[in-house]
Amino acid sequence: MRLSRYFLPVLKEDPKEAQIVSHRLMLRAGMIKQQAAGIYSWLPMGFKVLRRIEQIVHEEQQRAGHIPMLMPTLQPADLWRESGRYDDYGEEMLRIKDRHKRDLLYGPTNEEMITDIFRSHVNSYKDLPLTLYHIQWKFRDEIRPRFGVMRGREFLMKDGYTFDLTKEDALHAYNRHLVSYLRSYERMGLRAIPMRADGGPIGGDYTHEFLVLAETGESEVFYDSQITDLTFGDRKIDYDSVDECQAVLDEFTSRYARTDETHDQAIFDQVPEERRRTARGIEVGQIFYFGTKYSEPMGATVVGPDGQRVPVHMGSHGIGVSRLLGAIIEANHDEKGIIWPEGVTPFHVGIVNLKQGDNSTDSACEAIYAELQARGLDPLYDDRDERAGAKFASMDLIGLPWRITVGPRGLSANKVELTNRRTGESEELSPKDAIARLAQTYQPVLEMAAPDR
RNA sequence: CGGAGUGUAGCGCAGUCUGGUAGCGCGCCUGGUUUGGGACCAGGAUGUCGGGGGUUCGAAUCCCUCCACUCCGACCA
Repeated sequence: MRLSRYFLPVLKEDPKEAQIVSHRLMLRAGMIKQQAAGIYSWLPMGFKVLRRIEQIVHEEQQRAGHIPMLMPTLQPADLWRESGRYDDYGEEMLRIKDRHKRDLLYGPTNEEMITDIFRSHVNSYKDLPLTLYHIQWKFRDEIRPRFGVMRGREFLMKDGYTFDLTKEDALHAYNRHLVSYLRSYERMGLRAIPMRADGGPIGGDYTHEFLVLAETGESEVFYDSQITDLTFGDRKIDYDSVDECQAVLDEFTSRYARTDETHDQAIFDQVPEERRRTARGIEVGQIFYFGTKYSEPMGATVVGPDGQRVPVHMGSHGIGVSRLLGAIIEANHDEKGIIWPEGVTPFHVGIVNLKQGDNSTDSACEAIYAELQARGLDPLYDDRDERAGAKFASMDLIGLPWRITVGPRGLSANKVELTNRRTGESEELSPKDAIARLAQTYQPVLEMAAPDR
């Protein structure tokens, strides 16, 4: 993309409504615009990152064998009366009447609807296990939306639902989700710690929340410092293997890690003192097993091998896709702006032309731009007629992980500058070597996107 | 919902107490000089002063009312 033809309305000054760093930076970097309390437009660059995150979630879900679909945002109230949640959910649920005075609601989640779909079409245990998911906008009429996209009223969420014949099978589905979530967050450059959680209105005995440590997090968390040494890495997992998935769950939940909701000081005190940590965290996902809580009242049953009709065991699993942008920025920024992890960056590299209009720098930039694209990379070329300082400031603000700086001085020696946004380190390389370096750097990121099953 | 605030140009703000021609910085437009970390000079454009009602010769300013947004608290992907 050529910046002169893009729409990137960056702000020099901090908008006054933004109190926390991710909200401030998203507004300043021209990613979002607030339209009402907790409701945002996603401007092109914000939208691009949102799509990248969404794409990673899709890829990892499908890698785990989960099936994508799409349910509507508006739902009939009757479905929720069946489960009893129409009254239970309270003011947070946005209720709407259509022209025929029928009660509708803007879905805050989809357990009822997916259960309805399931009971309409599935009758035999032979069709299990089944995991369906979608990524769709949700609305929860929060009393007090704040922190930009981290606590919006309208938000994009991946929610998946598992259907199994037995509790044992359902717990495997639970574990499988934990594994796929660990992978997803790592690809986004995040360390998200599974913590024992509270069921909340969705309910359930088995549930973990995934938290990203950040000063501005809304939850207080307590953990054994050993937990942050664990990484999923590039290990291969057979998602159908009960033992492999269970082993990952055991590994990642064996150390003490809880939010204030479930914190137990007596157990925490058994962790050696030097490893005890108290911090704040942002919740970016949650997994639940809730048994037959919905299948029983709503009649989601299958005929088992013995000919008896039994309610299915269900679980639901969510990732806050739009919230993740905020969480990623909270965990990856400095005083100059955002620092995107390579897995989610809106553009892989920025090209800064220091002397726009000069034939040699212009043509060098064009050649680099074309070659990067030919290598499957997505560069942002700052071809605006601006001074160097302004271009650098914009690049630092929007936070692309790499920058190629092209000026007449270096070019006379066939050199450009390759700069790492995070470390600030620069290297003088020939254009050819700089491109090769970037292609190599991004190879794992591009390969990850290729499904391996 | 309780408490505290804010609403004036695209953004950040002053002006409101004490009524009298609506301002500053940034951004934007034009011209010139500049050009490796948010340049400089000159000129220019941009306002239902959140909406409605009232008081007054006269309202951004005083009164009434409605709305929106922000922050603190209880709730939450």
